[in-house]
Amino acid sequence: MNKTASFAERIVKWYDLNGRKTLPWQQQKTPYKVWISEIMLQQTQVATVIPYFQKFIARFPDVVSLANADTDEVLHLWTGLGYYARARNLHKAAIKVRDEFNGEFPTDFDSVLALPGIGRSTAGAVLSLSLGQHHPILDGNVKRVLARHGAIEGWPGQKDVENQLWHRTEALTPKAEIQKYNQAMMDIGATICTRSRPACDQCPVARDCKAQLMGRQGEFPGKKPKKAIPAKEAWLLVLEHNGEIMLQQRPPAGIWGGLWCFPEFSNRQNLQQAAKALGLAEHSITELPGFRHTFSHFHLDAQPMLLRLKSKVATDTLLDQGHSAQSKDRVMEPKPCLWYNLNQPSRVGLAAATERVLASLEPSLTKE
DNA sequence: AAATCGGGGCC
DNA sequence: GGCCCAGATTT
Repeated sequence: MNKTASFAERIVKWYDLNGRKTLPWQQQKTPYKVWISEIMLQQTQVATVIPYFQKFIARFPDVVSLANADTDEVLHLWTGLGYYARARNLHKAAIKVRDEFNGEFPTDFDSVLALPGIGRSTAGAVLSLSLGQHHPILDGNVKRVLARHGAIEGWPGQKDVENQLWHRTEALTPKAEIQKYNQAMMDIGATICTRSRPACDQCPVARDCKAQLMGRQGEFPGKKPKKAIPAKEAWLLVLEHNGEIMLQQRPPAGIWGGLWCFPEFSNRQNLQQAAKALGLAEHSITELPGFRHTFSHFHLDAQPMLLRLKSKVATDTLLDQGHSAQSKDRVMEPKPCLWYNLNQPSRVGLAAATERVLASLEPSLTKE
């Protein structure tokens, strides 16, 4: 009598026939390259990541070159990817590897787990995919496959639901062929067991998938409880002189941490006061097109205001009066500024919204 | 317009 | 240990 193929056997067989094997980070695999790709893939799909990955590896071919770089340049190569804290953690982790592990990416689980930006799933992915170590993984793709296959109710953000999913991935992950198995689980989640309209007819484990058998694929994994999010205004001062734009570096924590951005004010009055304080009261300010940028927990309604200068001014003390009032006792340190040349862009990190305003500026500045 | 994604950090 | 935070893309 034919023994039925196990879950893992069907997954691995699927990998041999259909899995991805030619992605850039799958060539001459090293923990370093797999680590970079896993961090990028946490927030972005494969097709988008590929060019970012190639530029990143070309500039930082190994962990020591990354450690020795300026954070600004790391963020520059991250511009547009989002979640900039991850780029800063990547840089911190590289410095730790350089200083504490002699520049060799660690190969034991606890050391990898202790690096900033790496949790249990990413540590397991890096060591299993690059070195074949036996660790289960549980990224968003695997969560979806397992939640459907086991009809695990509830939102994975809840601790007990996440614990159930970890127990499932531990139980199903095979001793043999760990690289193929883990890669296949991520591939199946990304290409077959998709969030909407899963291709169950192509799935190697559809025949014992509880959600599929019930016709309830759309109900797993459970949805995050949603709540209304507030809107916040940001008035952006776009100071221009001779084709250069003044940018300030944002504080390391919070939104767009460490990125370079226009001075931001909470309302029109504060922006105008700041312009006045610089002795620019007589200059005319023009409204650029406003736009809404949505984050996970609030909307940002941004209104850029263009002020074209005849000569540069000292901008170190340019602050939002509303903000400086909050930190009344502290002496505000001057914020680092740079004049960003639209024709020869500095190699610094910019948020997508900043890039968008800068890009919209090009034509309007060329015509006097 | 809504959903998403893994880990850090704060209480 | 629970809750909040971060950003751009896809559907």
